[in-house]
Amino acid sequence: MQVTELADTFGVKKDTVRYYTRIGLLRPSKSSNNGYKFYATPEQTRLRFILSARDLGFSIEDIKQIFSESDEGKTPCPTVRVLIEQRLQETEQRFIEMAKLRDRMQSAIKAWDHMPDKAPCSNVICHLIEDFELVQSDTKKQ
Amino acid sequence: MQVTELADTFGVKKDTVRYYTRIGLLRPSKSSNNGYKFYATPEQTRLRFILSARDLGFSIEDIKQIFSESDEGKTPCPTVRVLIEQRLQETEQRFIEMAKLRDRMQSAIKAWDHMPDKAPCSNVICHLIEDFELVQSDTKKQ
DNA sequence: TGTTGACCTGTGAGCAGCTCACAGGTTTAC
DNA sequence: GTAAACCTGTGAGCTGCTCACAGGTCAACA
Repeated sequence: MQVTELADTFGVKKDTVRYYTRIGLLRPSKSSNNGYKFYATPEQTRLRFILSARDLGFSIEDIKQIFSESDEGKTPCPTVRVLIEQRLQETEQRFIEMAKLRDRMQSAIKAWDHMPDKAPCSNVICHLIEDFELVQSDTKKQ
Repeated sequence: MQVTELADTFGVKKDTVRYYTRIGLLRPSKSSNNGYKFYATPEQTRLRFILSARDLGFSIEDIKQIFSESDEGKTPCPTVRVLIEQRLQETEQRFIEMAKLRDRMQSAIKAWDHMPDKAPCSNVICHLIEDFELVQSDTKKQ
């Protein structure tokens, strides 16, 4: 199997497979006649694993670490358990931040509904944005 | 004001100010004696604006567009209203994705609680991850 | 046998939004 | 005069791809 077939099999882009190869997550052999990269069964297993791990929020670096342990024959499970806890915390943090951002955006849109457009002046660029920020910080103070 | 003072005033890193300068969002004059960049009042207004807009989810490119309109004396408000709707949609999309990811991670952790560690073998790298993926896709089928 | 054209390859560079590293200039204290 | 502290701008790096592109390969057809 070369890159295109592998990519199609797993529903990813060729460039993604090439990227994983470039950074060493996949290690295809080289076809002897044309030098093209050849992905045999173990590499297909690895790619499937990469995609599963990615879906669970593991980073590329995490996956590298998992591979390096399993390549040595060690069980990567304890590492996996630790890593996912970390990634979950980060995800929850970002989730909360994103919820806050969404709320800010929504209340800005609502507030702007009753506000006119204004031309910029020397110390105001867009009063919508600048006034909203004031309202926000006032709200926080209370 | 030079970069350090400006950064401290607004509670951002020097490198962030430098970055905004580098990409043309800030346009300090050059001090004549030592060539250091000098940020006068208008640049302070701009930085404050950048930070407010950033807090509302506008991208750097959005802010550039807003500046280019206000620099021409036009009101950027209509653009701002359009842009924030787009950014809100994107944010909601990412918010939903992140919620799904969080749920997947949480249910993986829960499922793994009752599963042992296993050594890797030729076609299994980490059974926790690979088995969980199977469970997931089974669930979807139903 | 030659040639056209489709397809395939690897690699360099680019994306957002910073952040870091670093060589070298400036300033202050002694 | 000089040493140390601090400041500067700029190049490069980060994540996880994605795109662009020059050039190699191969099947089909004349």
